[in-house]
Amino acid sequence: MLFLYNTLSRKKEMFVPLHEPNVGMYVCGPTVYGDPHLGHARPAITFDILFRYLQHLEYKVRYVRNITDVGHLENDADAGEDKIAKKARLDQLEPMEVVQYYTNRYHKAMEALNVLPPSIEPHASGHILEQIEFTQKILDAGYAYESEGSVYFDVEKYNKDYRYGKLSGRNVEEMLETTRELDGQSEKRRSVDFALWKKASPEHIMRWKAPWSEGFPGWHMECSAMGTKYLGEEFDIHGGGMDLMFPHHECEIAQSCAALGKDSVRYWMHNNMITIGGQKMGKSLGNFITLEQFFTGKHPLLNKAFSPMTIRFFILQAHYRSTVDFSSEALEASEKGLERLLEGYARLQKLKPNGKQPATAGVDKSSLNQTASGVNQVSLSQTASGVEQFSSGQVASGDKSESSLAGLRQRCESAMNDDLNTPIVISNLFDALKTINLVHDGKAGISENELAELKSVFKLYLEDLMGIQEEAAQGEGVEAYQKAVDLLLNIRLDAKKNKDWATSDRIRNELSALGFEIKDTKDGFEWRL
RNA sequence: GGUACUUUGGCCGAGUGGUUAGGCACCGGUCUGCAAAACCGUCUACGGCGGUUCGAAUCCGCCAAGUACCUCCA
Repeated sequence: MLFLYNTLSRKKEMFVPLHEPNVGMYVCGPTVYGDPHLGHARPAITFDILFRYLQHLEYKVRYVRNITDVGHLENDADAGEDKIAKKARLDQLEPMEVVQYYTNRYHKAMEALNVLPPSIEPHASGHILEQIEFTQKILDAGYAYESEGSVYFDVEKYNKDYRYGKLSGRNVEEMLETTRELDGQSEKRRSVDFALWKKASPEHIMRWKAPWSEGFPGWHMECSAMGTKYLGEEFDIHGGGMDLMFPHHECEIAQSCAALGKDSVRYWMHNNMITIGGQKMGKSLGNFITLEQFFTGKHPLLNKAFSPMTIRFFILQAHYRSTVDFSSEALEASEKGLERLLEGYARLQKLKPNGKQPATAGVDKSSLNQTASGVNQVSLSQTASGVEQFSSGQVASGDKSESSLAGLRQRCESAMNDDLNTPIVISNLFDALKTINLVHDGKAGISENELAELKSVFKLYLEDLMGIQEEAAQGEGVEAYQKAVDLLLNIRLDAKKNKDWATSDRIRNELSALGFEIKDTKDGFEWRL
């Protein structure tokens, strides 16, 4: 049973889809007027996990994540000017050129982070008609009014029939007292009213024809229009960053409810912010670090470059509803942990069952040492009897591994079911890693069944659900190159046997100089680039 | 000012009534021609004060510190 925290109720609720086995999920995507930064990675990864997990639970998921390329107003000197248009003028580019550029950049970063593409990725600019229609519906329902070519949502009237503020826990009366004076509010009846359609000023480049004026849709309209278009008037999950809770999602609820007479969304989910020195990382504070800067290490706050997988792992090590404080040190800690975990996972693939074989125990008493000749060496040849038995006297420690393995899958599953608690899943994998290493070192036994289960759980949770994978390039020639390195290191191994330290050290030193990390093990070697 | 939230060991970060979260670092050990790496083990904290309870990091109250939203923002 999957439980998800619903912002509406402030409680974890059992997830029951409206139309099983189908699940509709909408997540607020990026505004494409700047390079994607760490803050963009969090919702993308959070809801990627949910997307993957729902599919694992055998739901048929339609995942919609929008691209905002129109309509956000800026409240500064250029008040009322569209963000995209502003950036376009500065760069002397067509607005859609800017949109395309940053959309591509975003996609590239998401792919690097192993974030699966959504089922549908609608652009706001491609759904102007739908937004005009939606606005008309609200007008027809009587919850909006036209004023000087713009259309505003009548929050006060809406609040009499429904309740405005139920998501963020605000009430309109208080807001009327406390909201500040803003430019352009003279057109509005109340300061809390918000634009559904905005008339474009003469210098405004992005504009569309509508019954009320030539202009552009209000900032919250795209999600209402596109969400209901692709997922229906009612759908299961709507996600996004916590900073969107108010006003964006609150207004969205009001719009949809006003137009359709009912709530559209069952489960509202919000990921928390990434902080830097305890402060939110964001555009307005100018303290954000772009994903590219992470990947290249080119930022004053970074001691080094960090791989996309490290970023992903770092984010998954915190629960999605907690703030997570970024620092180079914290990332370095995650990086090391991830490395160890992935190395163990690679090791697991080479592991052979030993000891504690239920029925066919005691078949073959060959030594475990034969398998320990190096992780990168191919040693997967499974004999028909398959089982290599570990020497007696290790049976006791074998029981230890059993206890830590028992229920591993179940523990991971409960963690995921408990509002996607990926930190707990990870801690369980680290526990299992201990067993893997003990078996690898010949200090514990593992049966064939246990081994298969272990491999299966790691594959499922680490790779399929959390989307963590080796970053090593997969391509033609890679295998040949790996074998070449193995060959060199085997020559070194021979040299060592002959106590030819000169040759041995030369191979190691020169490979190290090329960037290889050589690890001598008891019976062979491991290496990585 | 309003609303909501947070405060966990050297650092990051789970955990909502009773057993060791986990990671990183440190320290100890194993392995080793040397070196590195790897592996194993150790380190038992919960902002302060009071209350409820047989028992609280976990529930309640007060205090302190901090953050977010109220304006574009993931």
